[in-house]
Amino acid sequence: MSDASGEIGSNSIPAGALSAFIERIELLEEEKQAIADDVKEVYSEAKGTGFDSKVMRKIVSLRKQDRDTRREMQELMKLYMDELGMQGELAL
Amino acid sequence: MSDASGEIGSNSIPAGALSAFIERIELLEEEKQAIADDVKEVYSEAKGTGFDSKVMRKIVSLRKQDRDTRREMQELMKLYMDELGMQGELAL
Amino acid sequence: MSDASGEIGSNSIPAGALSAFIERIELLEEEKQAIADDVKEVYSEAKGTGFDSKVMRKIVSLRKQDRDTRREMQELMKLYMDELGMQGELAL
Amino acid sequence: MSDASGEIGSNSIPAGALSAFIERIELLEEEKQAIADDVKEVYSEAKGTGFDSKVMRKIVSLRKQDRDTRREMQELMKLYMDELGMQGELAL
DNA sequence: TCAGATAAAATCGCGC
DNA sequence: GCGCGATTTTATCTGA
Repeated sequence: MSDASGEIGSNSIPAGALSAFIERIELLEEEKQAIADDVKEVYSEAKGTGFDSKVMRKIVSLRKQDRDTRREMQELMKLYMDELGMQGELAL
Repeated sequence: MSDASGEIGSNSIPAGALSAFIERIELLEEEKQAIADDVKEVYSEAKGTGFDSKVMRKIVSLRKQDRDTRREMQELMKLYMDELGMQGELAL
Repeated sequence: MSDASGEIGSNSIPAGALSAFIERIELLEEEKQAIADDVKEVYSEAKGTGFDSKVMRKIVSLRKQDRDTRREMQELMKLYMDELGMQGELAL
Repeated sequence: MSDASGEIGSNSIPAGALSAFIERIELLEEEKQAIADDVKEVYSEAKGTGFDSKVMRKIVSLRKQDRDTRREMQELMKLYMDELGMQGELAL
């Protein structure tokens, strides 16, 4: 028999392995969904306190863009420095 | 002054409250992203074991559809039974 | 007969209308593809002149992000002003 | 100095050349975006006439696949004929 | 119902 | 040539 799992007709890939991966993924997706629901709840709660969720979403999005831009500028900087053979130097 | 925060020019909505909501949301989004990354890792790991991630995604998606369909059927069934005054009976 | 196109068996939607839409879309997609090819050519040409296309793409992307951020900030500003009942005023 | 631009510290690559490339790309991207917007408009218009845009997208995609397949078959055919020394014959 | 945001999937360009 | 990352396209979802 070609693998230790003991399945009949298995061709070197353990039959249960796929299930295991799928289940891990589904579990993670479930957690992700739970958090997404939490986010919605916070927006709801904020709206109940008088905030406009549209405005809030815009703010959150802008702050994220800002973080992303900073990160990308770092990356561009790194590209430049690699280009100029300054790898590792001036590691700020 | 209408709220305890003491901000000048505030119009009945505590200024710090918005920040608090934003921060809670950003924290949750961060956690969500972390889980999304975990999912990608599992797909990667599965690929390394010889599974095709495209196929796996299809499986996950189909199983999700299936769960959703079942749930909807349950709800529909419940609706019918309520309609027919059969609440609680046949709790199959 | 229910529509002016004169097709037999048509059910109120002119049979040729779909084709017309599809063709307009396909024409536009073709033009879009031609431009995308032009863009690639420019990157190629720049690379031939000694520029790193990865760096160039990053620059283009950052400049786009910048424009997007400015636009969104305008939108946020507009949301705030609507909120405060200042629509149209100070149309700067 | 190795180039006419006169920049100090330039290392053989004209400094303005990068800007020129970037600008050409951004101009093209703008045109591309304009066409993409046109496409969306056509889908919208079609929807207003009663067509399902999801179905239309599927049709467009299938027709594209079809064209690609035909083109590939032509190329394959040409390859075979070259192989067999039948260039130019049967220019069907 | 509708647009606009979000996520998922497919595609493409690059370096190894 | 293949994986990896980035971009683009498609589909789903949510809020107005």
